[in-house]
Amino acid sequence: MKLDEIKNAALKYFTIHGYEGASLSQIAEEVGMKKQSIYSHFKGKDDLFLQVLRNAKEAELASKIEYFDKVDSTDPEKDLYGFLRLVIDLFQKNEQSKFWLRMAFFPPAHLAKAVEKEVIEIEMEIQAILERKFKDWLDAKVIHGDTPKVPTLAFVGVVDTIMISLVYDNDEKRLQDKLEACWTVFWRGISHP
Amino acid sequence: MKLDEIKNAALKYFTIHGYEGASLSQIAEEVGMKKQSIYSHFKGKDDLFLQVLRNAKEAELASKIEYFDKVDSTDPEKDLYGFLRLVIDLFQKNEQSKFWLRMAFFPPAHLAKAVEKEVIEIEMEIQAILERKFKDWLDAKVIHGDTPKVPTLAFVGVVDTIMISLVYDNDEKRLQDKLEACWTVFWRGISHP
DNA sequence: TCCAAACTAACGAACGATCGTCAGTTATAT
DNA sequence: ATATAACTGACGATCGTTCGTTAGTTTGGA
Repeated sequence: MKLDEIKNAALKYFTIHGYEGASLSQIAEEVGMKKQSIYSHFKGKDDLFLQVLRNAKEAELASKIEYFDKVDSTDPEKDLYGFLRLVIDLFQKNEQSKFWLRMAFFPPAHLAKAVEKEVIEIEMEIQAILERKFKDWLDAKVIHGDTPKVPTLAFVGVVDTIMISLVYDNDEKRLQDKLEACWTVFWRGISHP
Repeated sequence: MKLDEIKNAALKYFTIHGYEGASLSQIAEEVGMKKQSIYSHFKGKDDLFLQVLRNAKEAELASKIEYFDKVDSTDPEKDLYGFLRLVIDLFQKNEQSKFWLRMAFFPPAHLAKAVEKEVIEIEMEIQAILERKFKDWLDAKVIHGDTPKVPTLAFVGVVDTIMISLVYDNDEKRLQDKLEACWTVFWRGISHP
């Protein structure tokens, strides 16, 4: 479908150059048509951007929810580390993940409100899932602490760190080192009585 | 000085709209002159950008180095937590810090190489300082672990997390919660035998 | 089954606006 | 008078967008 080709090309250029730096003529050229033809499928640049954004959001959310659905949830060490690996995997082979990260941090100024709404929505949903898991693990005394909020936020922090490393530590070795270091310290911090 | 006013205005617009989204006419208008007048002080947009970038880098590096110079280095709990507070403080009252973060993550594509060079330089310098501190603390057995590299990278991770939170958790409360959570888990992870 | 109508997707041409940049000129201050 | 800094004016390029048109496809009624 030509419509999806346009979205994919837009995704690519938005990710590389940002909203302002990506031009419709470049995007159109990528799919072998003129920029005017984009208007047969989208109302304009903003519309194209927001549709790409929503697609990326859905993909991002779906794969993360799916992970926690299929996990047995009795072994936090395995499940949480597996989630970090999933994040890395998504980011490296999924164009949408990189796009999502960039726009979550630095959205086009005139669409900041709309983007922020989507970002908060997905962030809260993931956090709620994690918090339920941590509560169960705390109750089962397989990890230790006073409240599920602390390990949840700390783990979200580890995820953030990994994503940052994915953006600018182009060195694969350094990413692995950071992952191991953060994970080691985090796990000791929550598993110890 | 008009030259500094231009740099400050440029810093502001680069930070809000990114390199591509910031225009010389906006920047010039901010300081009350025409965009052509900028060429009396800078060779062009790239030159202006790179000068602003280097200023930001120096400010960023200087304040962090200064912190570790004036700290006594015998109490890691106080020193490290204090560093996190410094990062938050810098970010909130220093325009350059936000600019630096944005460009470190998403530099203008045609200047990516030049930006990356500066980013790696500062990153390595801070990391080297931290690693020496952690080595001393490990030797003094005030923290525990096998190698200084692990707590260093983990701490850098905490710093990254805080900066991310500074960018898009506009809620001050949420920032504080994340800081406390990350710090609590991190500190337990490295201080426990 | 056939023809006309409606719809779709792409096009060329052009719009006003803005972009970064350069050349030449004027004003200001030492 | 000399240098610096701001100006006016203009340059080609590109931006997002709109218009009217064309070709191809789908639809609906006779």
